[in-house]
Amino acid sequence: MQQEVVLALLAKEPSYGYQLRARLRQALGPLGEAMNDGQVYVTLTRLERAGLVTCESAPGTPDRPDRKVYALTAAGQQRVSDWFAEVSWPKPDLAEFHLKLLAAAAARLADPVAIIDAQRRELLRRLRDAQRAEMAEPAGSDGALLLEGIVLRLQADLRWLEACERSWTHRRAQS
Amino acid sequence: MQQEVVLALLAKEPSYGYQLRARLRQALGPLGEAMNDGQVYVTLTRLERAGLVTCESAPGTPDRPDRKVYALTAAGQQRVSDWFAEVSWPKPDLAEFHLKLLAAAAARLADPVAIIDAQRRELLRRLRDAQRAEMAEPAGSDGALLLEGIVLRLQADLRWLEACERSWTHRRAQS
DNA sequence: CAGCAGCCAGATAACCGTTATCCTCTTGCG
DNA sequence: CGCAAGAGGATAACGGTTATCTGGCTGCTG
Repeated sequence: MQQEVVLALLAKEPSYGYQLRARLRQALGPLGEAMNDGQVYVTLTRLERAGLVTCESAPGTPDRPDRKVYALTAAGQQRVSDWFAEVSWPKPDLAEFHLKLLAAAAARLADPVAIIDAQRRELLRRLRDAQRAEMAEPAGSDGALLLEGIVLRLQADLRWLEACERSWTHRRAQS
Repeated sequence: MQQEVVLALLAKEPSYGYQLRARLRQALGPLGEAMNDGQVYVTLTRLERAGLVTCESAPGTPDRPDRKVYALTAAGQQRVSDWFAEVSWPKPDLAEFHLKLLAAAAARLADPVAIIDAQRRELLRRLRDAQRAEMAEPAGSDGALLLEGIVLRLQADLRWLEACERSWTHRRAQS
C-alpha cells in the first residue's frame, strides 16, 4: 500500500531516503505532516529484502554523510506497472462507528444520540479546518485538490450522521 | 480499534468467541462477510493479556465442546466508557490515490486520466452493488443504515474523481 | 572561536490488524 | 458406518504505525 508509492517514486529516478521523504511531503501538501518519517526507511529495507529494489552506497559530497541510493529492479518495475493497472479504494470504515452506536445502546452505557452529536461537532470542526487549509493552498495545486476530496468526504459523512440521528431518535421514541 | 468493539459487546454480557463473531456479523449486515473470523480470538487473547477481560472455561452442555467465556474486568469497563466518550473518525486515505496519479505522471508509465477513468468505473460498480444491497436489506435495519453511509461516501468520492479529472486533463493540455 | 540547537540520514523495536492455515469436536445425512 | 459441514479455537507470517535512538553536519550566538 505504501510500498507501491515508494516504488513509483523510484520509478521516476533512483533516490535515497531523505529525498523520498521530501518528495512525498511536497506531493501531499499540508497532509504530509501526518506521514511518519521513519516509515520510508522501513519500507525501503523491506523492498530490498523482497528484491524489488537494489541499494548502492554513494559517498555523495565530502561534506555530506554517505547515503544509500536505491533503484528499481526489473521485478520492481513490473510491480509499479501492475499498481498503475489496478483499481482499489479505501474500505468503508464507517462500520466502527456503527458498531459503537449499537454497543452503546445494547450496554446502556451511553446515549447513541449523544454520541452522534459529539461526532458531528468533531466532524464540523474538521470540515472547517480542511476548508481553511484548502483556502491557504494555492488554487489548483496538488494539495488543494487533495483537500477538496477530504472536504467532500466529510460532507458525505455529515449527511450520514444526520441519517443516523434520525434512525436512533426514532428507535429511542419507540422503546 | 477493534478491541473496543469486542469490549463493548462483552459489556452487554459475557460471551465466548463464536457468539461474539455471530453478533458482529449480525450487527454489520452484509458487510460482516468482510470481517475476519480469526481476529476475534486474537483480540480476545490480547485483551486478556492486557487485563481488560478475564477468561473462564465453561463445560457448557455435555454435547457441545468446552468454550471459554470472557467477561469484562473493572479496567475493561473503564475502557468501554472512555471509548463511548471519545470522538474519532477514519483517516482520509485519499492520499494514496492522489500519490498514484502524481507518480504515474512523473514516471510517464501510465496516463493519469486513464487511471481516473478506471477508478470511476470501479466506484460506479461498487455504488451499484451497495445500492442493490441496500434495497435487499429491510428498510430501517442496521445493515441498511450502514449501507446508506457507504453510498453517500462513494458518491462523494465520485465527485472528487471528477474534480481530479478536470485538473489532470487541464495539466495534460498545458504540458 | 566554542558551544549548542537543529536538521539530515538511518536504524530498531513494540504493537496492532489482516490473512491464511490448522486443529478438534460435533451434527447431519446417505 | 463414513463423511461433509460447521462450531470453537489457535497459530504464524506479513505490513503499517509509532516512538525512540544514533551520529554527523549545519548554522547561529555569545
